[in-house]
Amino acid sequence: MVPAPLLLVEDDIQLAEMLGELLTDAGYAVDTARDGQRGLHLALTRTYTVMVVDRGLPAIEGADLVRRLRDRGVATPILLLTALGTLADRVEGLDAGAEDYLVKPFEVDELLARLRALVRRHASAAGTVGLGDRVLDLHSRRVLGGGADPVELSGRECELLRVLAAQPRRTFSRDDLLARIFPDADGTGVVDTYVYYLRRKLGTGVVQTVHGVGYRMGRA
Amino acid sequence: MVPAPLLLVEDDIQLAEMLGELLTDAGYAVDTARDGQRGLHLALTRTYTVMVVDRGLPAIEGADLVRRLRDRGVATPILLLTALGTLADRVEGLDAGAEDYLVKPFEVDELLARLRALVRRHASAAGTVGLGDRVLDLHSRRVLGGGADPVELSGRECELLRVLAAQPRRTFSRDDLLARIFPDADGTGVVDTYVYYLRRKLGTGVVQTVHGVGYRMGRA
DNA sequence: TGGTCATCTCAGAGTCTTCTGAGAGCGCGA
DNA sequence: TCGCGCTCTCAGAAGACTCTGAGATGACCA
Repeated sequence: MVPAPLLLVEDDIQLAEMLGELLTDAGYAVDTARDGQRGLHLALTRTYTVMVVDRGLPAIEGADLVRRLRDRGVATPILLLTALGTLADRVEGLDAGAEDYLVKPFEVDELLARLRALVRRHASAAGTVGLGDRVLDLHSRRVLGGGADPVELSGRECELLRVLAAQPRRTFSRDDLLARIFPDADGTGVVDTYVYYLRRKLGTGVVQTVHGVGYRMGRA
Repeated sequence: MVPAPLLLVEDDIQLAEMLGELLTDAGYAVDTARDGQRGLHLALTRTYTVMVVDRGLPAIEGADLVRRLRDRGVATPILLLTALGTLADRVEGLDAGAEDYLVKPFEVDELLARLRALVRRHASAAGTVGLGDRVLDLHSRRVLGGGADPVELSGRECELLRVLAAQPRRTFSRDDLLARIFPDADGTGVVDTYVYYLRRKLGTGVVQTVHGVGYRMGRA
């Protein structure tokens, strides 16, 4: 698993260091910005999986930073941190475009759980499906990552891979896959053919045969 | 604005009625299920924009309901309600696949703000683009809504519509569209042809000609 | 009004995608 | 080990998609 790039915007040096270390330990590749201006610049010039932003920032206030990013089309999920716990404050943060909100002081485990939820949700909603070390992008119908060139898939190939990857431990019968993906086909032969196409493009390991039963995702 | 369909899964009749009314007033089209089993069934057979699920449910526990839905590929954002406020409880709910989490008793305004955040975030990330009264779904390459049958688009048609719809007030020159969408084409004639295809499928109004300049989205 | 240029419409060639069917290869039980 | 059925591989037909090019139609200006 490649570490997810995370941007931390926090002006309190002590807190920033503590959080940075903690998040690095949790497997994120952390960039830290000490004020909103730098945070804005980093967020606009690099790509992050998720951002953690303190509300009480010098130069640009946290919720304002979120708004500016959203205005410029940055869709990266953002978790706001705040010392204030009032209702109006929470509502404002969320309406500015933040995905989530955590009131200080907070438990480390909760921060990590919320970040996990944010990342997972964003990936699934953004139209990508995890594939071990690679990723299936449903929009562009391509498989990315794994240190290789992107692989283009046709509509049916993409659909088959999506169904298998959505429940990676489940074995699907040919009839099941046929009903889901090839509604107009005549026999189950199409399924075999498309498994063959996927293996030809992505390597033999992507799809596993369960003899006499059907297919499932390969162990990547 | 069409009301967003919302599924409320809540066993406490009094709370269910109160929330149902409140959410209806807030502009949602609310379906209510009184236990997890019915919630599961409704969530699997209908399409909701967002779901509100109580954790303390008879038959199927709330977090378990979320897990089952996620296993079956339902990506609808879910907000969990709970009486428990413990850390482990919150972490479990989020890791089950819920998008958000609210501890009872909660403020109505906060619930509504969190729902707004959930819906907004999901729509923008889910790969759909607004088209006036219709919606372009980038993943299935279809145009939905407008009281008509879904219209299937080819890859290029979808791409052209996406580019135009992303900046609906801007007029794009043929050269610009050519460079963005038809990188291998020879002359700008392809652009005209695809505008023609879109109009044939979606009606003359979808794309507007700006004589001597190019094309832009039609006023829907 | 007439000329000119832009735009629309559409047929057809080339390519990609989808599905069928058939032979080769393999796994598993007798 | 043998035989049977399951699986893999792949060629090719049918159809969808993409792009070209050309004639018909329409917009704009003198």
